Amino acid sequence: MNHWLMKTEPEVFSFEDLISCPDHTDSWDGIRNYQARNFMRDNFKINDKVFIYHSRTGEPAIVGIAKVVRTAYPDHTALDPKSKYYDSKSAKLGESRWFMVDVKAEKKFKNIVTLKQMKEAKELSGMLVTKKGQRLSIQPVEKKHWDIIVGLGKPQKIT
DNA sequence: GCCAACGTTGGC
DNA sequence: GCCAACGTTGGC
Repeated sequence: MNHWLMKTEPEVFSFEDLISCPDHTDSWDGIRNYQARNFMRDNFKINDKVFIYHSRTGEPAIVGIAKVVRTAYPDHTALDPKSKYYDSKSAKLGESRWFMVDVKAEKKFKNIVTLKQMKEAKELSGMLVTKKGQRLSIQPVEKKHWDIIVGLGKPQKIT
């Protein structure tokens, strides 16, 4: 099983929004970066665990855990001229060059784990998300780092 | 295939 | 809202 971190801007789509979806499940669309796409397309497996990270907010932090419930399939928003994720190159191709997966919110952190905390924790040094200028919106997470963050976050079942 | 220009991300 | 860092685009 793999571990991942996915960023989202809570103003746009928050972890709470995911929880509000039917069955706490939604498609993770709008990924428009090749490296992130390739992770989803080539490496995401059913039941992989995902940290949901809120970026571009007062207190950037990991706020909860989701799991992969559907593996990669074409992100059709790339072909929709009305979508903000519309991609003219995909339209030209006649098929989406982007992919999305479905994720289900599983656990919510009792204590969110802030970027500041992660940067300060020696045991987490080397984590991609703590690196300056790291813009990758989907990142692999090492198991040892995963376990430390789960310990800090005190995840609780979503009812 | 190089690389300047441009657009976006995301912490602060 | 600023702006450094980075990824992508497109002219050559």
